[in-house]
Amino acid sequence: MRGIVTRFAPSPTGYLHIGGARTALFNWLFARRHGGTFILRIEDTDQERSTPESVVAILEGMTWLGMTWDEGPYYQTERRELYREEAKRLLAEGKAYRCVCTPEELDRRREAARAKGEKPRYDRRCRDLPPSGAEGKPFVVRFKAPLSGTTIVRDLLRGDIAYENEELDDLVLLRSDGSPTYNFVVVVDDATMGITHVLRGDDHLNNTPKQVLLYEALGTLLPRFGHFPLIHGMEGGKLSKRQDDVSVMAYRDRGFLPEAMVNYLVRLGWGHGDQEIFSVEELTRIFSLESVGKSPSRFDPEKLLHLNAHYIKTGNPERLAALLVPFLGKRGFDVEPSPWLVKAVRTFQERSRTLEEMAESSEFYFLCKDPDPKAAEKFFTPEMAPVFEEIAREFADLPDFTPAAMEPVLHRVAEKTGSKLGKVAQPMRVALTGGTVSPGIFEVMDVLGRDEVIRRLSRASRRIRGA
RNA sequence: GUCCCCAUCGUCUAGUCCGGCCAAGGACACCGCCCUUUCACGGCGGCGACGCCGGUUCAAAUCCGGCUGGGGACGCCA
Repeated sequence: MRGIVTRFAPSPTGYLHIGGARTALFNWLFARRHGGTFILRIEDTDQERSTPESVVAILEGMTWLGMTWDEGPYYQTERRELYREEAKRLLAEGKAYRCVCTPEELDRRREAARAKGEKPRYDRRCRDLPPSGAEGKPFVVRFKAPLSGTTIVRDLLRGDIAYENEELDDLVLLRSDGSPTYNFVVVVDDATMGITHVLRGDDHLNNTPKQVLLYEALGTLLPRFGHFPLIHGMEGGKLSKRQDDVSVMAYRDRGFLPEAMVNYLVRLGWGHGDQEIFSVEELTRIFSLESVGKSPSRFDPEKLLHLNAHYIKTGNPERLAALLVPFLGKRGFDVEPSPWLVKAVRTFQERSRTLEEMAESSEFYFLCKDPDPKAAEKFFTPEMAPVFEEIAREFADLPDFTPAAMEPVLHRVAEKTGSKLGKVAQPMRVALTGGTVSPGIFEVMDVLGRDEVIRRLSRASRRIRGA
């Protein structure tokens, strides 16, 4: 007995998206919370659309978010014999039948049913066909679902949901090429893998009664089910790749931290009083299905940004520096993590919402940018040239080039010209960073270092003097 | 169309199970003010919701029914 066993079973037809990631997260947290087992299973029964690249992308996304699986990844393509055996058994037991209707015919009938305002589903015309009737023709294997009665789905989040069996359909178990379909493999796999809790999106709720019937036909124990609401895009409705940013890895590439992503995702549909910030470690202790909401939630990039800013602000600067390196590289700065870089990072932790923003705004640390034209016009006035020169001279004579030592210099110079610190600080900022927005001027100088500061001040004064 | 699910600020949510503690709390966003060498951070304040109608009850965001609205599913996709 392994206690609780959950699984995440994505189909490898694209990258790991926001919705899938949250499904995985809930399953993972639930297993961790109860000391259970979390299984990763790749549902690659759709030969047409499954790709090995997608598998890699999904594993990469899981790993980035820190979700470790205890078993798998299992691949359904490697378990085909099992499904075939089970289908054969159902056929032999009269719980399934061969259907020779062609996809085209089915399409036509579905359309006709829809036109008449009926529920489009299989009319079961092959259900009682003698085995000889399928002779020589391609066939699919269908499940012989009961025609009457009621099937109850016991859902952990929603309670009991009753379905009239006459509403249900005769599912295709095996396609005409012999490959199994989703609704079949999911039941066979969940049963044979001993999954105790099937936690998945709401979009599977209506499949569940059919699956329950299948479990019964197979003679296996039923897992517990829990269907949580879908995540909607900002426009409402299912997240769409078209109008919503849904790839998890795209967020990494834009400078989001995995802990921010996890924190955001878990709060979409789950709450714990008024608390907003959760570490992964804490989540694995307190996550509970009872606190998962029943109504759908919208994906709000603004709030994710806010959380990311929080984790950057409070994050370990050494780690952030290392994570920042590739973003700097993208902008053409070939830097290595170093104590100096860490110091630079510290000056931006409180003013960056993403690593990408940090890389962008910290560019001036790596090259002496030309001043922004408007800023230069406003702050590089003729009287600033001698001020810059004097400050440079005094800096050169300072025994230690520390913020504590620099500060009196600026105050003295400011007083001499009868102005406040701001009058000097802002032009200095333009001279040193090229713009009017930056970390505190003393912090900036501390990172830049004495030589570079003097160099940039001289450059600015030369510029003012028109040299 | 049929079936299923859902319904508290613009958004994420607390409260709903066990009606009174809720003239509904927190967070994001937005708007002010304060702090301040810029920008941020931070602090303070503001804006802002129980979808509607009925019922039960001394009392309903909380229980019941209907309506409306939103979403999902109806594949040889998963």
